[in-house]
Amino acid sequence: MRDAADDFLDQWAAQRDDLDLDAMGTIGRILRLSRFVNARLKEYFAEHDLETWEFDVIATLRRSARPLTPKELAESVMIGSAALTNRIDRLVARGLVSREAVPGNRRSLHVTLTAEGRDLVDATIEGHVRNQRGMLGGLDADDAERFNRTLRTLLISLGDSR
Amino acid sequence: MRDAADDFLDQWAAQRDDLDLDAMGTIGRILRLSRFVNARLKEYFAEHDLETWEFDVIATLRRSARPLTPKELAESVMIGSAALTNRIDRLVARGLVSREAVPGNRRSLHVTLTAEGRDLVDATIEGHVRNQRGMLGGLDADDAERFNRTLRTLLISLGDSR
DNA sequence: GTCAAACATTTCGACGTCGAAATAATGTGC
DNA sequence: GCACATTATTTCGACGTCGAAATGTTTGAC
Repeated sequence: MRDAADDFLDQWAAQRDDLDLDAMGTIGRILRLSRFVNARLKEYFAEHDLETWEFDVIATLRRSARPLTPKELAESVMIGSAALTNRIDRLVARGLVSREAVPGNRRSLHVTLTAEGRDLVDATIEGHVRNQRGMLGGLDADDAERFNRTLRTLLISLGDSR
Repeated sequence: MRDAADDFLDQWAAQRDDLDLDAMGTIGRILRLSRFVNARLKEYFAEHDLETWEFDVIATLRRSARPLTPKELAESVMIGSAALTNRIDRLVARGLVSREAVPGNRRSLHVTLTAEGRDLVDATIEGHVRNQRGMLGGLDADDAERFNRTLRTLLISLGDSR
């Protein structure tokens, strides 16, 4: 069976038979796949009156047990500091997080989950995981594991280490 | 070696040992990988005074040999019609594409590459492909092919058929 | 032929992100 | 202790996308 990238590659082949279509296909598929995945995430969270970015932030706080600074949060979710200020404003307005002073360092602050925020993560995380598993449903255990390992290899080679 | 998702998963495991971390890790990696890939694309095109979205549109026209309507273009690049109108406006202003009437159908139109637009694609495509190949440099031929096939499988199961 | 439904494109207002500048607090060298 | 570079957060203006509404065009039923 064929996906949209196969058509895409055929067209290039007809116009320019000198290009490395394999790499082009793989990169194209990674980007396309991320759009589909994001769409499915958005769909799921919408059922719970959440934006993906909202879950992204509160789930990051939930899993890290301790309060995080805006800087740490911004790095975790891969956005700029300006965007994060905006996100926190909105989450505070919804009562899901609060800004708290950090003792002994007045230029930073702690973003902490409220009880409501924590409950919301815990109420949606199982469904979220089911949704994620559903997206990978087409893969058998072996393929899934190999795929996962290759993703890690690529991420590390692109600088996503720690 | 570990990537950022490994840390991410350890944190979840410490908070909630009842979740399917495998699916979570894979989906998380797909999304993270797409951010890194986009960043590398942006970097490359910036060297040629191009935005990624500009290349995206003109390359779509280049590979499809015939002029496309805005509707076809929007579907190809996965954006809404409103965003596409905006993109075409800017590309017309840069002299890379033009809007032309389609004979016998006044409610549609053809977006066509100018000679300048076509030359620009042809001048940058080889470097673009090299850049893409570079991002996959860490994979041996076997892994690369398996990875590519798995991507196709996932895309098809998520509805990216034709 | 006329009217209504379907279609393609553009316009509009709102939203979220970005990079750069502004503000405020901390750390360092002397 | 005093300047000065550094760090953390917020503010600002610009940009690109979105969904919905508006505009203009075609198709089809009658």
